[in-house]
This record gives sequence, structure tokens and C-alpha cells, in this order.
Amino acid sequence: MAKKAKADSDLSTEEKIKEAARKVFTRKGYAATRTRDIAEEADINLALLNYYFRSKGKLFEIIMAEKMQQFFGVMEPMLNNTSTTLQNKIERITSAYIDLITHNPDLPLFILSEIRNSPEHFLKITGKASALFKSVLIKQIQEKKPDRNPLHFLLNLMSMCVFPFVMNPVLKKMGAVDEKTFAKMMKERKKLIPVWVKSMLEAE
Amino acid sequence: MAKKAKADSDLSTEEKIKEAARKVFTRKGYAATRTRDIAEEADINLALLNYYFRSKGKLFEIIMAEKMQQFFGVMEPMLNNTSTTLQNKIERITSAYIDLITHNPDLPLFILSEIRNSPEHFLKITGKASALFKSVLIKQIQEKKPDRNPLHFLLNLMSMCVFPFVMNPVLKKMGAVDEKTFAKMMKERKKLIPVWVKSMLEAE
DNA sequence: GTCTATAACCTGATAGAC
DNA sequence: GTCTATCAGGTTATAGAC
Repeated sequence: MAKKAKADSDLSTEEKIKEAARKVFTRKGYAATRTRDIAEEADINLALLNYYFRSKGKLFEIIMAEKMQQFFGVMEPMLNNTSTTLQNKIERITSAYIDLITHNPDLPLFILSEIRNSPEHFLKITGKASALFKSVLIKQIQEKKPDRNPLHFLLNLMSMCVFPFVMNPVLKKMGAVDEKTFAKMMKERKKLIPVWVKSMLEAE
Repeated sequence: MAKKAKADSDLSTEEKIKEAARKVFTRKGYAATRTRDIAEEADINLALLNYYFRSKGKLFEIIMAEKMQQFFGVMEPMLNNTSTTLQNKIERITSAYIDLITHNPDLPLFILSEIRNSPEHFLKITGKASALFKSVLIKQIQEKKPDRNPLHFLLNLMSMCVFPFVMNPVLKKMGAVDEKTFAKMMKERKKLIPVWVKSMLEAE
């Protein structure tokens, strides 16, 4: 991720196709995407897509795996870090999610809707739950609220970070926010969400 | 909504098609849905779909309008109610959203992803923002936190109610929750979310 | 590796019999 | 109103020339 300044024409054909596929698949979803859209976006001949990736489905699987890693990878480095406080972990996760999705606004809706439809692509995430529940992060939450399912708080954290981006297109079309206001709000939320989560963990 | 016990065979052909369209469209989205899927689900002949609704697109518009009303209608009755406290409004909105989506699990992802793709279907929600910002609900939030954009709190409320349902398929596939646990958690959240929102409004 | 042309298939929609 | 048969158009994928 050091240098992303390369123009499309500097990339190999294969990478140009992948870059175009990332863009089109995440924006429109698998079903609404035509291989022609990808070819056009990549500025290459349609036949080359099949030459490099065999099929639309194969290309999709590659992009999907990549995007799932991106989306779920945010929490991973924080799970078993024993040298940070819970509050610090929450701050880092908040910041990482808001930064990631700010630069990939289509990511959450893509992941969440494609996972629901395609029963094949998450063999890679299956079974990660045990690792989650044995994590340091979960233990730190349980110390604060031993009688409550700790998933509640993880869900709240993710909800408040991710869901506003999912609502953003709707809010815009309602005229409730413009792009500038939304960006400003999400920047504010980097500070606010950790405060809110803390107050939730102390509530009742 | 008094009696939903009618079997499919009791419904008119037109209503059977609409019922099937609700199910298939909300589950798979517009692009991934084939008119043949709907016909099969409705147990009718494919040609009848066009006989009653002219086209796939026309049928979709009907279902979409219905579903948008369902989704955004939840908040409407609370917006300008002058005889309830903020806390009471939050409790009612929470309860209404969780009940609605419990019975229509595919609703949020359907609304949110179809709105992003189709630039035609929300002429009906466009411009509702002014009504929102002039509402009693917003004023009551501003009384509590005058210096903060009140949208933050509405977003938090919706996030915590809606987003867990959107994550549910993922959580299931990870093995993080089973159906029973999830249902139990969402029932708990009816009580918890209002408490959490209250603590957020008093934080800092 | 890249292109053109086309095959093979799928999907929405309709014509016309009943 | 409902059915069968079929058309027209679009989409993925490949064959074959360069």
C-alpha cells in the first residue's frame, strides 16, 4: 500500500482487470455486474477477462476473498493484544473501521449482501467464532459486564462504526446530509464512539 | 395484519404473485431475481406475471414502494408526538424496529442495497429531511445535547436496532450465534438499547 | 497476449390457443 | 384468466486469426 500512484496503464493487464473488478463488483454486486462492465472499466478486451481468470465466478471469488479479509481483518490484530486496555482497543478498532470504510465506502454493503446470497465463499471465515470467544478482547469486556453476552458490545461497536456508511446513500437522497457534513460526522465519531461505548459499559 | 392464516391457494392470483415477489425480491435483490423464480414461488404460470404486472420492473416498483414505507414508516409516528418523553420515544422506536425486522429479516439489506443502485425509486423519500429536522424528536434530542448534531444519536439508535440483523447471516456462518441465541439477544436489546442511548446522551 | 467473431445459453416478454 | 410455445435480446464463454 506504499505507492498507489500508478496509473492504470502502468499496471499489468491482469492487475488492471482485478482493479476494475474490485470497483464494479463492490459497487453493483455479483448479479448486477456484467463482464462487459469490468472489461470496459479496465479498458481491455472482453476476451481477456476469461483468458486471465477463466470465468466471471472465478474472478469474483478472488475479489470476494480479498474484500472479506479487508473487512474482518480490522478486528483481528486487536483480539489477542495483551498489552492494551479495553478502552484503547475500542479506540483503535473504531479508528481503523472508519478509516477503512471511508476509503472503501461500498465495502460493507458488498460484504454483507454477497455473503447472504452465496453459500460457498465463507468457508474461510467459518469456525473463527471460537477464536473470537476465547480472545483477550472478549475477556476484557466480560470483566466489565460479566452477566451480559459480550457480543452485545461488539455488535454495538461495529454497528456505530459501520452502519452510518450503509445509511449514507439514503441520507444523501433524503437531503439529510451532504457529503461534507457526513465526512465531518464520521471524523467526529472517531472520538465519540469510544466515549459512548464506555458509557454503555458502565450503564445500568 | 389481523389474520395471516390464509393459505396461498386462498389468495387471488394477483396477490399470490405479489406475495411471492415480496419474498424473492427482498431475499435476492432485483438483479439476482428471475421472473421464473417468482412464478415458481407463487406456483403460477410465468406468463401470468406479465399479464398482471406488465413487467418485472413494474412489479418491483410496487414491492419496493411497499417495503420503503414499511422500513421508514417506523419512525414517522414518533417524530412529532408532543405527549411522550424522549426516553419513551426511544423505547417505542426500538421496540417497533426490532419487531418489524424480526418478522422481515431481509428488509434492511434489501432497502439499503436497492436504494443505492436504483436512482428512480426514492422520489418518494426525497425531501423528507426538512420534516425530520423540524420534528419534535430532534428538538428533544437537542435539548439534551445542544452542541452535537442530533443525527448522531438517531444514527446510533437505528444502528443498534438494525445492524445486528444485517450481521446475523455472517454471525451464523461464523458459528458465533445460533438462531435461538440471536433471537434471545434481540429480545434483550429491546430493553438494553434505550438504556444505552440514555447513557450516551448523558456521557462526556 | 490480444483481438474479432460467434457459439451456447439464459431471461424477459408476448402471441395465440383454450 | 390461464396455459404452451416461442421470440428477441442480452450475457458468458470460447474458437481461431494475428
